Amino acid sequence: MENKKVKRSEDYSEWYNNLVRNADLAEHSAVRGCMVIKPYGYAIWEKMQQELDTRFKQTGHSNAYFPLLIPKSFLSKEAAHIEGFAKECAVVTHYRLKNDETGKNVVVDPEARLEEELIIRPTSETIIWNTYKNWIQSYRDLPILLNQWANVMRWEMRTRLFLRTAEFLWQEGHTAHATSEEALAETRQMLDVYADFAENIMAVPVIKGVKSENERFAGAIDTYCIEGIMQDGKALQMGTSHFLGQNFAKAFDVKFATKEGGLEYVWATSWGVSTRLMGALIMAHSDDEGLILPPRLAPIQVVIVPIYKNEEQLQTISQKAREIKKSLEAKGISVKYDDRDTHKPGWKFAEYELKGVPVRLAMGPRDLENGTVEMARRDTKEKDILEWADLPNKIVHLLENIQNNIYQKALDFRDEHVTKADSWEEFINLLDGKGGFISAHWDGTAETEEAIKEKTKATIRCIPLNAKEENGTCILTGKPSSRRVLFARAY
RNA sequence: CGGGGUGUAGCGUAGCCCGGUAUCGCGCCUGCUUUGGGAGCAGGAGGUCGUAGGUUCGAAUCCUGCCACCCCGACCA
Repeated sequence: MENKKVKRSEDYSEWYNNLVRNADLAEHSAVRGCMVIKPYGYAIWEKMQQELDTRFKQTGHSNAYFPLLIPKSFLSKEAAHIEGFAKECAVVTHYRLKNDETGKNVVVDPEARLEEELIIRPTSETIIWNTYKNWIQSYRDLPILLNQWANVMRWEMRTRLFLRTAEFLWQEGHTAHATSEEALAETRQMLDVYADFAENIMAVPVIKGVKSENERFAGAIDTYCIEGIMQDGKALQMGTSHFLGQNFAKAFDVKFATKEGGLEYVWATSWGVSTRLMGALIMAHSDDEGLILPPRLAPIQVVIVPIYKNEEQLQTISQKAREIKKSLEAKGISVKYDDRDTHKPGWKFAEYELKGVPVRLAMGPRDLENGTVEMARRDTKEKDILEWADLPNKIVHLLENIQNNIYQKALDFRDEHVTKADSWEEFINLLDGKGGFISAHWDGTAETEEAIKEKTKATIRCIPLNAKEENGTCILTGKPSSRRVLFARAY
């Protein structure tokens, strides 16, 4: 386990890669650009799934599942959609293999070519709207509020564990509505769900906003997003919620009979978050010692490590430790008692710090005598001696405290990294200096955004929903602008 | 797909220029001593040197093709 240690401040990418590997979260697979999510990483993802799923159900959604493969013709029905995804699609062309002449190698059987190629879904709007066509005839069939947990594939040029892999896991919600207002309300509602999840569960503060035309989802009228900031000052898009208007209904000819007897196209939304959130979680909180997990997502919230010199000591300590474990579990806390004799306490301490376990309790002969445990919290690295009395309540409060502290720390960092710029020079200096979000005026044209991207690699992350009306002049062109937008270099 | 770099044991590496069957650390196994912050000593196992060819008496080393990964671009949740 002695791996090359790279500090966060020295090389952020390498620090990130090492952390993902050393904390046992994920690794590259044999398949180009694809990732193996290891049990510990997957356990965190499962916690995320549970929290999200609960929120989806609370807002009236159900889960369903649609096929992995999409006929090529479906994808091309919506012009902007195919335009956006065509360059990164994996295509299935054959359905059979056979042995070659030597009998040693397996080759694609040229006889088994598909009449129509199938696309491995990069997203499921097309296959779902093709299905919705059959489901919707009347206003009585609406709304349809579905979510799908699935994998998708986008053949990315450059990949990065969790942040951008060729195949990734996500959820995609796809809803159908009778009115524009209802669909728009759904879009905004799900954005709020994402923001709530990011801030209260992941402890990552986000800015809610709407995307500029350039950054909009292929096929959407409007793309809403939550944007987070990472510790290296780069922005990360953490989730999107799209108002699709009637684009997909028109592409797939999905009409419904209105109450008044008319025939209208259905209104649509789609929204998704992916395993990219794992990347956000890692980059927003972790330090040189490893991962820092917010208690609400930690698969293990409390670990108890015994310290002992001989078997008898271990026996006595274990008895008390198991008692404590039980009492904590009764409060809904997930506890691991690590009495493995194969590793020493110091090794375990380092290991659980690397894995981001929020609270560590160490118990040795001294504690047994005094009726105490040594508590060490991961977020601040502070240690304290706690008496056994009322321990479960103390830990409950401690975990809440850690959750809040992690969030507050990330919030302070975020707030420090949203800076106004009123001149091009200021803008450049901020980008190359402290990074983060730069709040600046923009003339509203795609050309200007493109030009800024060209010059600086910074893009408009979003137009914040809470942006105030304010007259100013575009940072690049000097043309008039009515509100500030957020620029940043992003993942 | 363009530019640069790297591939040697589970991980990290030396050796490559100047050809002679692979170095060191961590990890792993065994034993003893240890256990309040990644233990010490002794012994041991583990390698088609990314891959396919070529040059050579002989290739980790030289040459060519291919593959993979990393970094920088383009692309992107």
